[in-house]
Amino acid sequence: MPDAADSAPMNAPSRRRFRREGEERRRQDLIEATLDSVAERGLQGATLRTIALRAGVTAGLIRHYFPGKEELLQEAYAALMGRMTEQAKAALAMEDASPRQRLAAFVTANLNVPIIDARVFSLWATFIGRAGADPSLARAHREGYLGFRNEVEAVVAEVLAAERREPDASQLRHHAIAINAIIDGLWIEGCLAGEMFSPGELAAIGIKTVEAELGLAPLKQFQEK
Amino acid sequence: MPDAADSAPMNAPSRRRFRREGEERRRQDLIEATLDSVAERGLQGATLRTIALRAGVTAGLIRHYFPGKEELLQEAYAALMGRMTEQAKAALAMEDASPRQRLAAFVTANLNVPIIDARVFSLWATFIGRAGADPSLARAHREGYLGFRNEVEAVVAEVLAAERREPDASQLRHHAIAINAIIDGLWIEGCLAGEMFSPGELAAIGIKTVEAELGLAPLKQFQEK
DNA sequence: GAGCTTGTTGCGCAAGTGTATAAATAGCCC
DNA sequence: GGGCTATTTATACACTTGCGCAACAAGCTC
Repeated sequence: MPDAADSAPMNAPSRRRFRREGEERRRQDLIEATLDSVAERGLQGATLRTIALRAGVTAGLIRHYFPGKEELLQEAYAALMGRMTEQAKAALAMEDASPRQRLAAFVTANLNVPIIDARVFSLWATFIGRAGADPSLARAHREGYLGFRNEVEAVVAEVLAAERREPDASQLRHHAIAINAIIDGLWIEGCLAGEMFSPGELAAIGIKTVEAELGLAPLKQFQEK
Repeated sequence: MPDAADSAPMNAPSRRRFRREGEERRRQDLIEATLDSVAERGLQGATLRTIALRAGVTAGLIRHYFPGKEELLQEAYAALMGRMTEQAKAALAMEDASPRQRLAAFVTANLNVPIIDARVFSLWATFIGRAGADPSLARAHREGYLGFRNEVEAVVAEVLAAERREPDASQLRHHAIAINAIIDGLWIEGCLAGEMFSPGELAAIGIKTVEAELGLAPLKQFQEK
């Protein structure tokens, strides 16, 4: 029925009701809707109309807050990266803990929810797949990666110092690269096929592997039961 | 000059010249053009016209070989996965070598060109990013991953047997998961930021880390100089 | 409440998309 | 060489896309 009059008294074209929101709130909602759309349908499925529908607004409004779709996607990716690295580093913030405990907590945090998450992985993969062609994406990744690796390297240095070992810079770098790879690799496995692993299994494997890499004797207290 | 007559005598609308190719050859070319397009511009940029242009044909021809774009993309992904796993497993085919040497060769092969490659990584990430929403992609990955991990587990079993150690099934599984993660993680680092590592450095780190995971004493012969 | 600002809608547009189909021609068979 | 067939081109079509723009109204100020 093309000429339908909605439930309102049939006179005016009856525009859609709306609420004015604060700028920051709207931008946040639009970015979140963008990430949802990309995670669910990929970059090709994330159209302005889809995003707007999800955010509860009409497509035209997006242009009021972002110069274009390109910029919206860039901001969404930046927000994603920021959240990921923030969560990851948060696990290192334990003040009163031995370096060894902080390292184990770091590994554990990175190999459990919410960091192990299919949606986040989907987003990461979708965006990172464009890094080869998009220099701004590549740079964003590089910075995030190096920041992450430097954190790892710092903790490793503390751990080894506590063991009275004195690795040189090259060894430290290699340890950081290897540990970073272990976490990344297990993270991917967990995100892609989480149900193949029992709860805590990936974290336990991660800790054991990291300890083997650093040549540490196992501690009982961090092994999952 | 909009009304250009090409080098031919100016009379006919002069259709584009073409050559008939064998079916297999055309399908192959179209799949390769598809992978190139996806790697360069992502799934959204891989339009039928772009793909056809790259393959040196017109867009309509694609429908003569594939039911639709969806099927073309699926076949392209299958071809990519097949190539990746084939290359990876090839390194294990050394007949006259110790298990330990084969494991090291496997790690080395997976952490050097052509497996370390920005284009392949871009393709992998782009497709795998859709795995969360596309069950057929998820299944294809799962199978590839398990096949890969089983190969790793088999070699690990041989290596440990040669050392007269007798791991149970659970330990074997954990070793395989960990080693798989190490290779995956280093692979990503190499693909995304290859120039941050000196040639052979990633392979050397990989071998050292794997040996540490398995509790093996280092061998000199596989350390890059 | 009147008036004003501006966040928000609704609609139109040109470009580009995948698909459908008719017309042409390359290359094999005789 | 002449026909035949099916590969290939070319064009059309319905639809979606990002973007531009004018009208509208939500909610503040007075």
